[in-house]
Amino acid sequence: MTDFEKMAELLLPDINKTPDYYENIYPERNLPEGAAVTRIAPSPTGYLHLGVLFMALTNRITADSTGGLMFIRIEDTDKKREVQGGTEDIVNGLHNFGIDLDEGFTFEGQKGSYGPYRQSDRAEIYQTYVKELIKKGLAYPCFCTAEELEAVRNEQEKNKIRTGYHGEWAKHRNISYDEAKALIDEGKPYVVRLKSGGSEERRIVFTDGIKGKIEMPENDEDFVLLKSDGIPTYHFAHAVDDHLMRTTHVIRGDEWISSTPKHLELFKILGFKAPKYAHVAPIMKMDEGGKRKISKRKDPEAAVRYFIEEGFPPEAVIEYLMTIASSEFEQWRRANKLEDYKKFPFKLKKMSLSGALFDGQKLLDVSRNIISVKSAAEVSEKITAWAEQFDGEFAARLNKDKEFTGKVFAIDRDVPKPRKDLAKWSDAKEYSAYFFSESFVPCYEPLPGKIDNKTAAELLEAYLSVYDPADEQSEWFEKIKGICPQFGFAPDMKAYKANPDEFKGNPGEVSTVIRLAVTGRVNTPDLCGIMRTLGKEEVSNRILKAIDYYKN
RNA sequence: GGCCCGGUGGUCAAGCGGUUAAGACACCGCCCUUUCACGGCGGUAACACGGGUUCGAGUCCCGUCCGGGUCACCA
Repeated sequence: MTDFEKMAELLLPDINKTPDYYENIYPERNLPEGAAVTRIAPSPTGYLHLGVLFMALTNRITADSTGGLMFIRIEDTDKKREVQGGTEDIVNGLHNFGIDLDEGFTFEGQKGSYGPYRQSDRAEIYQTYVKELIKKGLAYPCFCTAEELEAVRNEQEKNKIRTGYHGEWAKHRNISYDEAKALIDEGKPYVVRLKSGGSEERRIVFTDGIKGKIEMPENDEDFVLLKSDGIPTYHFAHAVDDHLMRTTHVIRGDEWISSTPKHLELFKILGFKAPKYAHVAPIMKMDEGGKRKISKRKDPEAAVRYFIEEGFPPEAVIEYLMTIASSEFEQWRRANKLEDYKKFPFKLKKMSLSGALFDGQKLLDVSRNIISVKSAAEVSEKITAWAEQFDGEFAARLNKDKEFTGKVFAIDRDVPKPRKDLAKWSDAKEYSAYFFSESFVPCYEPLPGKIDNKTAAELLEAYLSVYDPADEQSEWFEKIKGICPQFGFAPDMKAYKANPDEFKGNPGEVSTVIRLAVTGRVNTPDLCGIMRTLGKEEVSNRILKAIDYYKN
């Protein structure tokens, strides 16, 4: 038995499987050529973050566009940051946005044959590989305390030497079996470090799926593989897991670029084939004149829940994210208006190199477009569902008479050029306020054009005398035109525009007077539709009150 | 500070050595119009800077500046 083998037994006596065992139970996946196996590997540190959603989206569409699959692995190796229910929040959250996982923790429970999919359940696997490395003299125990490491760092900084545990600074890299045994017998805690074979002098080159060729110094740091509690660091877990789970494409945030040399070294010494890497630029946010990565702590919109609470349809958020994900998406969308976004031929290579600023205005626009093509039935159903969850008062109003509510949101909808008043479901409350007696706020100003109170009252009285709730749009408008001449108003817009000075007003202004009386607003959708929805009694009452107001 | 990655209108961006430097959002104007929207048409607005290479540079090279990331027993 060599000293390295003795060391391995000393450190991990209970591990008796070998890497071959795992290689066999997690065989190469039987997928067609070119099919990408992707994954997201979030930490369960709270609810779904915009960045995670974005990563999930890009992983999902690369898997889908190649006929591959995507799984989720929970990276819970940092117990300090773990949050109760964090995994469920992520999985359910993604599901709400139409993103489901093929393997791992899914909406229907845990599935897949490359698990377990939670790192805390994989300790034995990591240790098996570490043990193998120790046996080969490629990893070793390090007993340095936090204070010692700190001291080393300070000295390096003082002498302007590159900081880190590498080369001659790696105190324990040549520790003997006997020394290690003595320290362990003393009960000293330790971590297991990689005995790096890399050199600062040499360059490592890899091709990033998004950024292209990237060249960096090799890793020469003896970084930690196993923490003192026997749990692996991200770097080591990534190499072991993505190899054993047969991931082909690691699509992750670009903050990982700088540790990719570490990962590549790991894949090499472990004898694994390295996956293809694609490093995605983060979504940014404008802050005090500068861009910065969107942050869960500082930005409400970083938690995806924010969009749900605001009432953005999930598909609108996805649609917006797609415009960020691929510069070709909007163009494709114009040519394929109603097609599922999943049909879009996504290319990692076309992703932006630098982080996009989150544009709330653009999201609003995207969302408006999506809502505008929804059917009246769906719109009122979605608005009601949103209200039931986030605005009880509004929900009660909508549920009192569902048929009426349906009519309210059907106005100017299901037509060739639908209106775009609603960008999110929460807009519906204000939008529809005047339809309901409890939220209708009468308002009789400002009167349009040169119309004074007296004229307004007379116009309304005249209109009331011809008003018929059964009128369709054309008759409705004819009646408005009909009352114009008796007040010196132009009978139609053309006549008015030709000689504006000859008239006291025009039909548009008459409509506005009625609009004001009926809705309390100067801007609304089709007034005829509104009046038909409100019904004769309500309309007459409101007009009567307005007349009353203008007379006094 | 070392090492990486970026830098085209306010924002997202196309561009791959020769273009009047696309398009979308936002903004402005006009048209349409029962108001407002929608829609249509038009407009304002950009290659960070300095050197090369080249007949020709947003595109290639170098430098500067600016922005971002990373240098943990966090991911």
